[in-house]
Amino acid sequence: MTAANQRARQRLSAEARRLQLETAAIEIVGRDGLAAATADAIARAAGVSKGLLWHYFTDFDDLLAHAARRAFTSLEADVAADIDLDADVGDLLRAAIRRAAQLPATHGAELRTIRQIVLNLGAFGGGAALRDREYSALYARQATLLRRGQEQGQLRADLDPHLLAVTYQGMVDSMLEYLDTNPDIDPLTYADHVADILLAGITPTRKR
Amino acid sequence: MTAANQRARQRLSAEARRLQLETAAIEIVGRDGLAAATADAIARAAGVSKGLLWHYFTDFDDLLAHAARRAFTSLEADVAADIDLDADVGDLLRAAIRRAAQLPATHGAELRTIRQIVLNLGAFGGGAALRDREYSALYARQATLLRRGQEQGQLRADLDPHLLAVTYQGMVDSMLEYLDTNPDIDPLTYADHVADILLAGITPTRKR
Amino acid sequence: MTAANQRARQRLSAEARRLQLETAAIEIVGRDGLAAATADAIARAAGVSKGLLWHYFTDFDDLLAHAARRAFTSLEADVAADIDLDADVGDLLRAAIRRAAQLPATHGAELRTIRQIVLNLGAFGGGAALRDREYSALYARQATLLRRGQEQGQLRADLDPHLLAVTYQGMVDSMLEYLDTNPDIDPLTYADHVADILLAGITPTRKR
Amino acid sequence: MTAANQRARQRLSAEARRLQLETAAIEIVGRDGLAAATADAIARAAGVSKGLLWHYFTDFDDLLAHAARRAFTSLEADVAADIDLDADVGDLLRAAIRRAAQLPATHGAELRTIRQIVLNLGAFGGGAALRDREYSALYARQATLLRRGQEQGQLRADLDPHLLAVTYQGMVDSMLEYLDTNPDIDPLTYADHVADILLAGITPTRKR
DNA sequence: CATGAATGAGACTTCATTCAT
DNA sequence: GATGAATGAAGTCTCATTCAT
Repeated sequence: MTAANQRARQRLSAEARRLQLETAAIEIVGRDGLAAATADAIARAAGVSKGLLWHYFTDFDDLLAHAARRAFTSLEADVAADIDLDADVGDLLRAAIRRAAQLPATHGAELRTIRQIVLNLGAFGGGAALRDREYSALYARQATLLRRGQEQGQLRADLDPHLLAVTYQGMVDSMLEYLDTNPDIDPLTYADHVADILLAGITPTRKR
Repeated sequence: MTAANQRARQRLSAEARRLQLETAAIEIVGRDGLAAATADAIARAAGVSKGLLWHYFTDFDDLLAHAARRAFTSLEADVAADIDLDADVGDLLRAAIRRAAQLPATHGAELRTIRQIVLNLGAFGGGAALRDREYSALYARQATLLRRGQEQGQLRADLDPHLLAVTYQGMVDSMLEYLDTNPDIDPLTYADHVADILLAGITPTRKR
Repeated sequence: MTAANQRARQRLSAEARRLQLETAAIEIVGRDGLAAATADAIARAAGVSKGLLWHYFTDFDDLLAHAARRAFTSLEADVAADIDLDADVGDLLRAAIRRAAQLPATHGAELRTIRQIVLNLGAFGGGAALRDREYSALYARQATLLRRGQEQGQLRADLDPHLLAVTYQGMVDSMLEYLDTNPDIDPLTYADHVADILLAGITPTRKR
Repeated sequence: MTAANQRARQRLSAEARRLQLETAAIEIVGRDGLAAATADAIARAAGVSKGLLWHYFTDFDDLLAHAARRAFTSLEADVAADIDLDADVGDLLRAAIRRAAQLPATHGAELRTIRQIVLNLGAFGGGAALRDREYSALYARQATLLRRGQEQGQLRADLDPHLLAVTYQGMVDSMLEYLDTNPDIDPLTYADHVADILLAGITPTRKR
């Protein structure tokens, strides 16, 4: 009965530990910034000894990279889940933009984490690679969707699907950053504004 | 002017010293990343002793903040100089986008420096503040311009000038980042693509 | 004996486990150096879980000490086996030196292991003690032999048997170290050289 | 007058600092062993902040290598200073051996430091290189001397000067190690014993 | 004013050792 | 007994910042 306070040593599965550690990393980076995300802080947030980190990740950067990936895929799945992929492409885009606009309020930490890790990891080395791997898959998927829209006459046919995807994603990301920095703005108002511009811009001109 | 080139122990004006140090900071951050931008490296690149840094800046972060500001205003001036502010707003925007698209090739260091410093400075303290201060002035100027475009019938009147400015700037910034990461893309092709979408989106619908 | 080769969870005798671990330690220290000889590496090389180490040794240093001892006695037995203890002492010494000179090529790992562990164990605590315990027995045996040589008139009688044993062993050890570091030298040439000097030095002067 | 205790920040020449740090390293390694020679301990012994170490040495191993070299050259100079290089080679060798035998009592730290660092530095990487560089020069000098002895008929002509040098140095090093471990032995008695054997072994047989 | 040697806090990482399973 | 996940105490190294010269 020496102590009831000290938490008994837990033995978790590898996947559970990784989730735990990556989640803690996302939380800290998102809340306090990358500079505050030291191995100490993350381990403490995860309720785990510092050394354990090197059982599951080769590097500190490795942990950050995995955290960013997890945040990214989690966000993407979250947005995609609420979107009807068979809808009219215009409606689909508007819905996606509106859905995304709500992320800063609910998943701010993930958003900020991705942004910071991607930009700072390895300083033009690991970060860019990480970004490219995730984004290029995303662009490809979006391009396919947009191409369908063009074939069905819902979108202007004179635009390059890939560039359009990049532009669309850029608008969304900028929106997210702005909403995250300005919490007083109403997300849906802004989202509709963006959607109005984008859709008017990429929809075939009515009346020839 | 005979001994203008001598190295040791020059006694320069405060402003000259600041320029020297901030320029070196921009160069290093832009080329090697924020992690490589130590006080040592910057002082060496500036050809100045390390201690001098604390004569002209209260903090190391202070230097970075000033460097980012200088990069920002320098870029902005650069773009604005080539733009005819009295032109048709549509033409003006296309010209500005095309002009901006060339920045990654010529001012990549400044762009990367701004991005990194703004994102990492003080981790949601100094960085955001820095960004807001610079961007809000920019947005205000752009909003004025856009409002004129609306009044002159060159732009859709149902859009909020401020949100439009934010969206426009977001598209440009996203473009810059993408061009910087993908140097194989032709800047003007991409710029025109962006301009096409934006202008089609914010120009009054022809006919009805 | 059917399932003798199965891997998981064998239940071996304590002595077998110790042999397993000490052998692995000798191998690693001899090949990769003491710094690389972590508990992890040794356990892996022994095909055994790390925790088992503390079942059979009180300490990590305890394992190293046992490994060094085992290497030492193994080497000594190896050399002694080939030596005819009843031969003329001069011939015996030359034979022993020649035999020893072949050790670096065949038992380099053991030699290096002994050297490193003895020198580094406990830093003037365990190492020296370990060395003294092993060497003093060796010296005693050699001194007995040398004394016989003196009594039989094969060796100079004016030399102290113990000091002579120490000197002899020092020459051999130095030779081993040099041969280990310079594998291009022919061992037997060097061995004969050493034997020539030693025997000429400790054999009674012919004539006069 | 806040404090008289805190030592004012000293600014020494680079060479003085190196001497200070290397001397501290020699002291600690020699007294407490290589394992105890942490950057902390050395800096403390030198009365200096830990970080300063990396101003003067690229590596921690770099410091150790420099310390070992300094110890080596210092010892060598010490011995050589008392030796008359023009004397009869036999007398010279005896004198050198007697001189060396006194080192463990006066320069034990240096001796132990060299032994440990040479053996452990980089585990077969840096250590061997360090050793080879220093020892090969020593061997060469000794070989020259011995060759002179052979030409002047003071030494047996059938021995290879280089191997002889190696053997001689091995005998001396072994003696030093034994004397260091057994402080109760009289150094000069042992030295003369070694000299007797060596000289009888390498001197031309009297009376043919 | 200018220099860069010196400081010290703190970062990442390793590894002997423990202990729940 | 056997395993290896978990712990925590060091250790090396970096770097913003200070200060004697």
